[in-house]
Amino acid sequence: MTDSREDTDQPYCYRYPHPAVTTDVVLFTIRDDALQLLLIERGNEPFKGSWALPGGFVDIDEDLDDCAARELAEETGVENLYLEQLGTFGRPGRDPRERVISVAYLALAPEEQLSVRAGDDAAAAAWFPVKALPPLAFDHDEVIAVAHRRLISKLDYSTIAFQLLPETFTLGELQQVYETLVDAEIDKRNFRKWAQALEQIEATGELRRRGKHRPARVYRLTGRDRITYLK
Amino acid sequence: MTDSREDTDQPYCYRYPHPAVTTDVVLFTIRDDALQLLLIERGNEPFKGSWALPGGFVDIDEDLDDCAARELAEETGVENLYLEQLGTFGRPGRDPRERVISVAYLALAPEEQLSVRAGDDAAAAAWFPVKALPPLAFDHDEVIAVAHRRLISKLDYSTIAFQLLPETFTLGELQQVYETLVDAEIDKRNFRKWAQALEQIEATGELRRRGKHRPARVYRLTGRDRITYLK
DNA sequence: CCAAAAGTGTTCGAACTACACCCATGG
DNA sequence: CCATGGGTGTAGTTCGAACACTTTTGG
Repeated sequence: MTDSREDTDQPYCYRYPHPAVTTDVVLFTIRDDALQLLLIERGNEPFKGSWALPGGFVDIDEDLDDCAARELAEETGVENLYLEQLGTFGRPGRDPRERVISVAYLALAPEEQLSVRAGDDAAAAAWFPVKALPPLAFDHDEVIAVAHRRLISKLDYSTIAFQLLPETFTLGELQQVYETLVDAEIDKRNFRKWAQALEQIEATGELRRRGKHRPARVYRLTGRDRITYLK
Repeated sequence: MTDSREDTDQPYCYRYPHPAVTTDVVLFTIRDDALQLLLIERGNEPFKGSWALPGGFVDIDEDLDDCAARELAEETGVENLYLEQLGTFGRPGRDPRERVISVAYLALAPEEQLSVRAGDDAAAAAWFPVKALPPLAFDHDEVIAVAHRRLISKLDYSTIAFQLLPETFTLGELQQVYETLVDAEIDKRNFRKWAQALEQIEATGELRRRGKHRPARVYRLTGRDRITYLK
């Protein structure tokens, strides 16, 4: 990698060795009442044919957040989703090609806003339930584990879960999201009391009729903030 | 930076431009009943003469955590302190020399264990109260702000503050640490009740006599864990 | 009229807050 | 003996957990 000064393919030279830097994105959504995340099938070596997180190299003049958003847009066709930096993974040897340091991001979006299509260097893109992941390239299993823990623990003290819902939603839908995330049933009355006490949602006044039962009130988030921290 | 292929000073060449990667460490301690952090005076350009976080470039085969620990050991002469990854700062232009992406760490240690001496490329190393920081190099003011927020918010749901105390301590000392961190007085009885209920500390059986008053019971942490998360 | 989700209050225990006095020591 | 920090309990309030029935609609 570093012994090819004569090779005009490698015109970027430094006094000391430099690692490559990538961003990888763990994009969660809820599909079929299960927490799922987006993976791409690698079209190139290393790990060709394995599944991996969407991501790629940071352009030399590109901010890290922008890189994550760009890579995601290239993979999912979606912009303007929730994105937060998760942590940086840089164990030597995690990429067999060269030293690669990866800044991981946690992303959330409602299923409705996602239209996934395979990008250039991906053979395929697909959703997998967090509970049934395929073998993964690099250390992406570790990255996903950290992302999942972070998401779950943020439920307790933030409104992060609202990022998994579209702009308007019913309290039933909200509860389903929480139940999926914590993988347990929640008492309906307590949940609704809690949700209203947040002072983060307001009724739109509309009703949503879906199926043969009483219509539900429709809510939206009050603030423009992506997420707010509680108490 | 990248146009010097003929220069044997720059023997490390790549197909695409690579950023440099550093670690920077925000090391907090409590001195004189104030939360203070370690800064070094830069001996070289850029920002020569300004104060900056201790840190430096990641060796090409070095893990990120190891790099942070090494840089810190070089500056403070202390090993085995609490270190957690804080976040990665990579805005283009944050370093005027070249693209530098910095993985920031939060470190904590009791004053007793620190013997700070200026390292090689630092003109001086010194402690500054968080409330009275000098002008800082790069985006280090931002990094410190993030570190401080993280420390304060972790007080609520972890035992991170114990990392600011030596192995044995009295409840009075523990309370002083918390009062310094939250910058407020805490009710003594409630605090002690809370501390005991944690089930994280045990009396050593010894008494500590300091000054003209009743001796205090000495405690230590029960677990070997650095920090535990509460509830 | 039946199935299905929407909607709604009360009671109990646990956890947190506020608050004041005696104790042991050094000087 | 006095100044200083060490050490202790109780009452009131707030917050979360458990728990069952009526309402409205579509078919």
